[in-house]
Amino acid sequence: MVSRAESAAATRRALLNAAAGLLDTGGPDAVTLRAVGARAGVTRGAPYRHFPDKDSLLTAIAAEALDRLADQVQAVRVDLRVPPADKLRRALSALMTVGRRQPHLYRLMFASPAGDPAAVQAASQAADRAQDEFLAIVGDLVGAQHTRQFAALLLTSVHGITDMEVSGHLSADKWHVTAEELVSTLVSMIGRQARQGSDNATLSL
Amino acid sequence: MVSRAESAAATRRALLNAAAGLLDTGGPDAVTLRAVGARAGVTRGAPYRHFPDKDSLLTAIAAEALDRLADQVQAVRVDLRVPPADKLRRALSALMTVGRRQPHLYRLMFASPAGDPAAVQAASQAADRAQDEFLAIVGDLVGAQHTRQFAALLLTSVHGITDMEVSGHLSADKWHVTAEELVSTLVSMIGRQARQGSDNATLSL
DNA sequence: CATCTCAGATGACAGTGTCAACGGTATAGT
DNA sequence: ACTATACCGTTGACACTGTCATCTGAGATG
Repeated sequence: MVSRAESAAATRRALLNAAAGLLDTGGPDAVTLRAVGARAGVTRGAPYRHFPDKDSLLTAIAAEALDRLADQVQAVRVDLRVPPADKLRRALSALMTVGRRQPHLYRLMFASPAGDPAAVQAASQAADRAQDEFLAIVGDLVGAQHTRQFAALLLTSVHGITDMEVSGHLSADKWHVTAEELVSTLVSMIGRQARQGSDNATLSL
Repeated sequence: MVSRAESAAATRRALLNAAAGLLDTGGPDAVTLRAVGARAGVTRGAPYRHFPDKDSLLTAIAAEALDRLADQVQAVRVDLRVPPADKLRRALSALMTVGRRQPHLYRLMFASPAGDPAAVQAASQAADRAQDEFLAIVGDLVGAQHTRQFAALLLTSVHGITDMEVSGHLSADKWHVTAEELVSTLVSMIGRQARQGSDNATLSL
C-alpha cells in the first residue's frame, strides 16, 4: 500500500538517520556510504539515487540539525511562559547542548558546507534562520542600536566556548572556569554594556 | 658529508613541510601520504619511518603551528617596545591571522588531536604553552582576581569569531560587523568590567 | 495490456591508509 | 679493518573507500 514516492522518501529518511547515527557514535570516519546503506537496509549504491554526493548527504544532515536548532530557539522566543530575561540564556544553552550531546554533529554544523550547490544552499538557509532567531531574541532584549553587534558577539563567543570545550582545549584545571560560567559572565557583561551604552532603558539580562 | 641522522631529520622536516603545504593549498583532502611523499621527494611508504600514522603526522603539524603561535605571543609579551595596552590586541590578532591566512591549518590546530599518544601529547603541550602565553598577557593587564576568567573568555570568544569567519558563517551583510569590531568591542567590554570589578586599579585595555 | 520510469543491486575502477618483506648504507663493535 | 647491526627508504600487496556504468524489476502511465 505504499506508493513508490512514499517508499523513496522513506529510504531517503532512513539514509539520513543512518548517517546521523553513525556520525554520532563513530565520528566522521565511521560515516561511509556502505555503512550508511547497510544501516538503512539498502546497498552501497543506493544513496546516489537520493544524494549526488557523500558531501551533499553530510551537508543535508547539517542542514536538518540547523533547522532543528532554529526551531528550538524559535520555540523559546515565542513561548510566553518563558520570562524574557531567560530567553537568551535558554537559546544559548540549546546551542551548547548540541555540542555536548552530539559533538561530531556540532562540528559538521559549523563547518563550511560542501557538496552539491543545492545542498549547500539548504544548509546556508538553515544556518541563516537559526541566526535570525538568535538575532530576534537579542533584539527583543536590548535596544535596536547595537543589536547586531551584541548578537554577533554572543553567538560567536558561545560557539567558541562550546567548540573549545568539545575539542578538549578548555581544560578545567588550567582555567578554573566552566563553560556555563563563561557564558554567564559574557551575558551579564553585554547586558551591562547595553544598559549604559544606549539611552533607552532595556530589560535586564 | 651528511650523517644518516641528519638526512633522516631532513626528510622528516621535508615531510612536515610537504604536508603543511598541501594542507594550505588543497585542504585536508589533498593531504594524502602519497602526495606528501612525492612532494618531499620520497615514496609513499617513507612517512611510516617517521610517523606511526597519518593522524600523527597531522597532529605534529598542528603542534608545530601551536608552538609558532606561542612563540609569537611570547614575543609580543616580552617586547618592551610594544605598549602594554597593545599587547593583548596584538596577541589576539596573531591568532586571527592564522585563521585567515591558513584556514585549514587553523581548523587542525583547534581540532581534537588524534593519532599516536606521543603526538597527541606534543600537540597538547604546545596548545598549553600558547594558552599560557595568552594568560600571562591578560594577567599583566588586569588584576589577578579574575584573570583566568577574563583570559578564557577572550580566548574562546576570539576563537569563535575567527572560526565562524573562516567557515563563512559570519556573513557581513547580515551582521553589519567585522571580526575586528567584534574583538574590539569584546576587549573594551572586558577592560571596563575589569576596572570596575576589582579594587586595585588596572591598566586600560 | 504495453510502455516507461526510476529505486535499487551489482560489477568495476582508481585512489587511499597501512603493513610485510626487502635492499642498501652509514654506524658501532670487535 | 672487517663484520654485524640498525635503520631509512622502496616495493608489493591488501582491504576499504567514493564513484560510475550497467542491469533488473516493480510501480506508474497511456
